[in-house]
Amino acid sequence: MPNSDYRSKKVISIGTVSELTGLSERQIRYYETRKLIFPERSKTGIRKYSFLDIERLIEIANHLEEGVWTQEIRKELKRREQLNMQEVSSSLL
Amino acid sequence: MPNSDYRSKKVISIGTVSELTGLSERQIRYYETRKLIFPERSKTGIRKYSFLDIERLIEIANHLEEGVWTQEIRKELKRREQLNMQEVSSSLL
DNA sequence: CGTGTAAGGAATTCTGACACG
DNA sequence: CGTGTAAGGAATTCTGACACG
Repeated sequence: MPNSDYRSKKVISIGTVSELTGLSERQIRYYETRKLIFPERSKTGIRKYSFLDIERLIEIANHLEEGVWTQEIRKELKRREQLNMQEVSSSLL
Repeated sequence: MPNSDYRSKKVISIGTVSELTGLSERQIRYYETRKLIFPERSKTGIRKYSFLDIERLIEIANHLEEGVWTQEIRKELKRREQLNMQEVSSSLL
């Protein structure tokens, strides 16, 4: 029953994401060009985000406030994902 | 930690709900006038739905296909909510 | 580098109504 | 009763660019 996929289902448009995160649409779009966030697109090109994306955006905003560059944030997020991959594969053993 | 509120957070607009449920926007709006579903509104009047609303819409659609009237569906949904209320209050004792 | 803004166009959503039945 | 549709307007989103620094 794929039911708790709600967290990662991309269904929220950018205006709502802006409200939920407190970030401007400009910022949210920019972080995409910096490869920090990966929304889906509707057939007509409208960006769709998940709750997970929103959590991630809030983290990104926190890092930026501390003066961390998007480039560094990207590296850290990548590192973290690799750790998650390891956990998953080891839990499968 | 209000984290699993994702299911009931109203953030999805009607076009996406239509895709996810297979219902037409016309149908979704109509069920609102029949008091079967209660979206929130953005300041500018745009309807916002939750994943829970989507689950509910699918149920409604199933009932309608079976020939049940919206009036009956409304009664049943109300009954069910009252049962839930009872569970909640008794679990608090 | 990260973000604001004005610009013009395309896609989305809204309401009230006519239609069928 | 439940749903489709055309109508006109309002709100949303998109991209590329200029600006500051």
